Amino acid sequence: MSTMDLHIPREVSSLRQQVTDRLRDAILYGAFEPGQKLVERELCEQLGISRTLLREALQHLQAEGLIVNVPHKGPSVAVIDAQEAREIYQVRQSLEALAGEGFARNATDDQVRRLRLCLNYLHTPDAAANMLVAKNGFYAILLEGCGNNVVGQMLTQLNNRVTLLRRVSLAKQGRLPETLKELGAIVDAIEARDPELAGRLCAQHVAKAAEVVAGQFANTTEPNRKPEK
Amino acid sequence: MSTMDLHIPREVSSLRQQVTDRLRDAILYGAFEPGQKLVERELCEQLGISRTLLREALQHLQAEGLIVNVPHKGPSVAVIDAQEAREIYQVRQSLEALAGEGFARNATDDQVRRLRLCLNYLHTPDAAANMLVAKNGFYAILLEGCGNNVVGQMLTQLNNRVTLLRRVSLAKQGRLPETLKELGAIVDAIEARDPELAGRLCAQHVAKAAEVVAGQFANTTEPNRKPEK
DNA sequence: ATTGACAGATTGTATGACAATATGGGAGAA
DNA sequence: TTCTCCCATATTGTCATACAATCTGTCAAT
Repeated sequence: MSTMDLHIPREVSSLRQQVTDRLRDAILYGAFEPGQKLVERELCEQLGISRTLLREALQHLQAEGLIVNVPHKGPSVAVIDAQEAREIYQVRQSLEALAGEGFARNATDDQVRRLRLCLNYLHTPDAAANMLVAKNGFYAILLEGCGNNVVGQMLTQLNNRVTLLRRVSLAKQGRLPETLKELGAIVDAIEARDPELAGRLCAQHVAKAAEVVAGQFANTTEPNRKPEK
Repeated sequence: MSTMDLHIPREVSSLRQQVTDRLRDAILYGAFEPGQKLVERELCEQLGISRTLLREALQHLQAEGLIVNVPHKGPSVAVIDAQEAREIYQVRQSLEALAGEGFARNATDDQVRRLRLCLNYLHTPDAAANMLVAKNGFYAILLEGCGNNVVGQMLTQLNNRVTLLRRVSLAKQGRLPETLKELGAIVDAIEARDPELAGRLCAQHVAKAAEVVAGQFANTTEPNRKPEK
């Protein structure tokens, strides 16, 4: 490389950023149930920060669609219903096709290699333990190499929102072999540098996932769920 | 309609919401230049609110990608460079195709009628005066009727970000006749209830707009722009 | 002209305060 | 008993203030 990168990242600090990230993780990894009310005072104590800071972080997460806020009732974790899930998966289908296509077209050979390695790792029992994290690694490489950061941001947002449907990931466990086969086909198309095929396979992959989610919703129908007081 | 809507919207209040909206409009409609530094104290005075509230609003807009924040240097209006513009238009192309396709498939006859009316209005000299608002009306109907709110949210975000490139809209003025012709073709396809065609035409329309923007960027090349101190 | 240090300005975070609104519970009526 | 109304309490919405951390521009010294 011609010039060395001497940049020192200062963004590691910024307490607010840390708070936002922590809260986001807490929501995504299930520390709070969807629909659960978030009480400011409690969160302040748990995080050891002031209300000022907490409320700024909440605003950020609200803009990301992870929490909703009813005036004078307080924020609560967003709830994804069947309709919204359908819509999200439809959009994901378009965007992941775009990402896959872009990756096959623009990624460096090294990125393609790393994608293949990541896929191999997904086959190991080690990955099966925490599939969520492992699969996120795969997507991270895909989004990094697709040559379009914007699509990455959008997909990350959408992904976070579907992650709120955590019961879904359980259903995915049984589908793991198929999932891996589909991902394998995608990587094959990428290695062959066939953008059109890669994009189509990505779209199909998301479509399959959407079916599973839809089925899950059909089962989990709760005719008259009582809000716990 | 079977049931009357007695809902009284309380969201009209919420000072924070108003502040956020005002700031967003101010940024989008050009009260601030892209890249301009936003000084908290000044904004507080101009808006007549406390720093607490202002900073919450800024967090929200930051999450929307309209402002960026460098720690201890303060927030500033986001700047879109050529690369990012390309990426945004690429994503828009996919999503507007999705919206157009969905509209042709799912919109009510009344919504189709309103879309046609809006297009007719766009031909009047009255609309030419403030094309920005008029065109937003067209998109609002499209997004409302496409049966997918999520794609609406995503496109709104993207649209806001390209609006930061206001010089672009000037370039569009000369392209107005073509624009109207393209929109006309889209509405035709929708009235014919041909989702596949409508989607393709939407994608083409965005692609054309992207070309214009790209050309504009090529002209506006500023080899060594000095940051004004 | 360059370096260095200092003063002022701005942001980052915390605290306390008070008004507005929501919530739960009890007193009283049917 | 059950329902209704009202109130005490809790929580949110917003503000003012304070202080530490950091940036920025200036001015002196070399």
